Parts: sequence; C-alpha cells; structure tokens
Amino acid sequence: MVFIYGDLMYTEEREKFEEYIRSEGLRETQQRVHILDAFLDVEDHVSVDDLYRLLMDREDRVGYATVHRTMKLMCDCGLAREVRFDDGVVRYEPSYKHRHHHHLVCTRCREVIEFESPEMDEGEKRILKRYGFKMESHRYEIFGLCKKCRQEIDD
Amino acid sequence: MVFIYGDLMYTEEREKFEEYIRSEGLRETQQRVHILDAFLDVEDHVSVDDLYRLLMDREDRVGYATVHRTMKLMCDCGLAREVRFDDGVVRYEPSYKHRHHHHLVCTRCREVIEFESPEMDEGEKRILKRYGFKMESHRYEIFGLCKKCRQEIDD
DNA sequence: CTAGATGCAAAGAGTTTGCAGGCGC
DNA sequence: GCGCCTGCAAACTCTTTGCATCTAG
Repeated sequence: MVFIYGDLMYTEEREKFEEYIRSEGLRETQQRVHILDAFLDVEDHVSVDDLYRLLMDREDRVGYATVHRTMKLMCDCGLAREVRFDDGVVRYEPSYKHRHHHHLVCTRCREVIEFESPEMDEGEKRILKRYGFKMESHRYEIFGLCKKCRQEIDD
Repeated sequence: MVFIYGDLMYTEEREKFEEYIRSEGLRETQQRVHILDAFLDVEDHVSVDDLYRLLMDREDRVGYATVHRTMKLMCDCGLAREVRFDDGVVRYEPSYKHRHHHHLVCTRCREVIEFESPEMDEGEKRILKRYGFKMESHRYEIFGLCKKCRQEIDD
C-alpha cells in the first residue's frame, strides 16, 4: 500500500469518522484528524505511546491525554478496537472492515501474527450455547516463539 | 470441600511449595505460608488486592509488596498462574493439578466461568503447525453476559 | 550469625481527570 | 460567541524497588 501523508487516503474511514462526529454533535479537530491518520498509517497494534511518538516525529503536536481520549473515541465509532497482550499496556488495532481475528505473539521479537480459525469459531459457538452465555467480545492469544526466532535459537 | 483454616489442608501444595523453597535455597516464612493458604482457600481468580484484604481480615499481617512478591514466587513454583482480564489488573488462579482452561467473564456481575474445549485445542494445534509457532502459553477469554444476568436484564 | 525476606515508603508506568484557555462551528 | 476540546499538570491505580530492620535456618 502506498503511503501518502495526510488527508488523501482512508476515505472510507474518514467518512465513518465524520459521520460519527456529526451524529454525536462533536467537533472535527486537527488533533483528531492527525491521530486518526497516524493510527491508520501504522497498520499494527499500537499503544498510545507509539502513536504519541509517531505524531511527535511528524511534528503534529498533540498532548498525551488527547491521544488517549481520541483512541477511546475511535473505539466508540468503530474504527479501532482495544487489545491487551501480557504486558499491561492497552494497544489499538484497526477495526473497520477488519474481520475479527486472533493473535500469535512472539515473546522474543514481539512480532504479532493475526489468524482466523473457522473451526475454533465453531467450538466457541458450542461453548456459548452450553453455558447460555451471550458473547460481547472475545480474545484469543497464543504466546510463544515465531518460526524465525525458533530457527535463530537453534543456531 | 471443608474449610479448615491454617496449615492442615493442601498437603500436596504445601509439599510442592516446600520442595521448591528447599531446592532454591529460599526460606519458608510465616508470610509465605499465610499467603499460600489464603490463595488456596479462595478457589477463584484473585488480585493481589483481594488477597491482601483477605489476609487483613484474618489478621495475618503482611505488606502489600510481599503479597506481590510471593504471588510471583507461587507462579515460579507452579502453584499459581497469572491471568489478565480486561481491566488491567493481574489476577492469579491455582495452577497445580488444574488443567489448562479458558474463561467466560460476565461483564455485568464479573463472574468467571472456566471451560475446556477439546475441539478448540485441535484447531489450535493446526494453527501452530501452519505458522511454525512454538506455543509457550495461551489464553482465551470470552466477555459477555452470563445466563443469570441475561435473565435479569430481560425482566 | 547472616543472607534472604519483610515492610514501609517512594518511585515507576500507564491512564484518567480538573480546569483555564483555545478553537470549531 | 458558545460550548466542546486541548494541553498541562496533578491525581489515580497497580506494580516494582531501595533500604533499614528482622528472622529462618
């Protein structure tokens, strides 16, 4: 995907964002736009700190608290989704048009691989039925060594 | 299970603990024993704060930091396991002789139901193979409404 | 006796909040 | 211009650490 800095890309996401802003009577501020752009550029699981640094590098000045507040807003409008791995830091991943998936997290190089598994979704349905549980969200994370790290360790 | 306060129960766990203490050249202090007993009594997913309060109620005086340090120790010796749900607090669950399982977490009453699912374990194996990933640990959590809460909401 | 353990308090790390001033609309 | 938003700093929450003191072995 070609990287274009600024407002040219992510038309659909921008529309969804603006629609939400309008429907809630909120305001489309420069900061919110910059944070959204940065978030969509990254295509990864980013912490508030990651985003803040990126924005500083781009000289889009924002406060730390604003990044926090804005990412919550992005979750509310369906563009982002919270993810927590095992280090106690909240990360965000794109949610719009991203199917729900799970994660393989390498404990050595910290790479995150996303996967889907229809057979596991089946198993899940059965569990929900068995316990009469109504799912709102779920997460499945496998921690361990990725292929590359396994090979490097064996050397 | 009959509740007996103090040192009479959990013989196997105590042995495992003492064996670990010995093998590492550590010390079997009153605090460690009290914390272990409290932890095993609870039979639930407890935070350090939960344990600390319980110990205060029992008038087993310990410091907050000691509970933290001791629960890490319990993880090292295989008697406890860390769990993180979606609120950023580390909880611990018994690990010894408890098969690995997953969690249904009710977002309304905070009840935690444990489940196992062989068919999902199968799916998992396939995923690991596909990505050449070596699993060290995993977790699967489903958040939503438990049966009881669903019914209460419908009323 | 003496290393390891404890308890306290202070420091960290991440997140949230209160409020004066700024800026969309 | 009104009211939401921002940025800062301070408050909060949970966890970790430094250090004098205590204690198990």
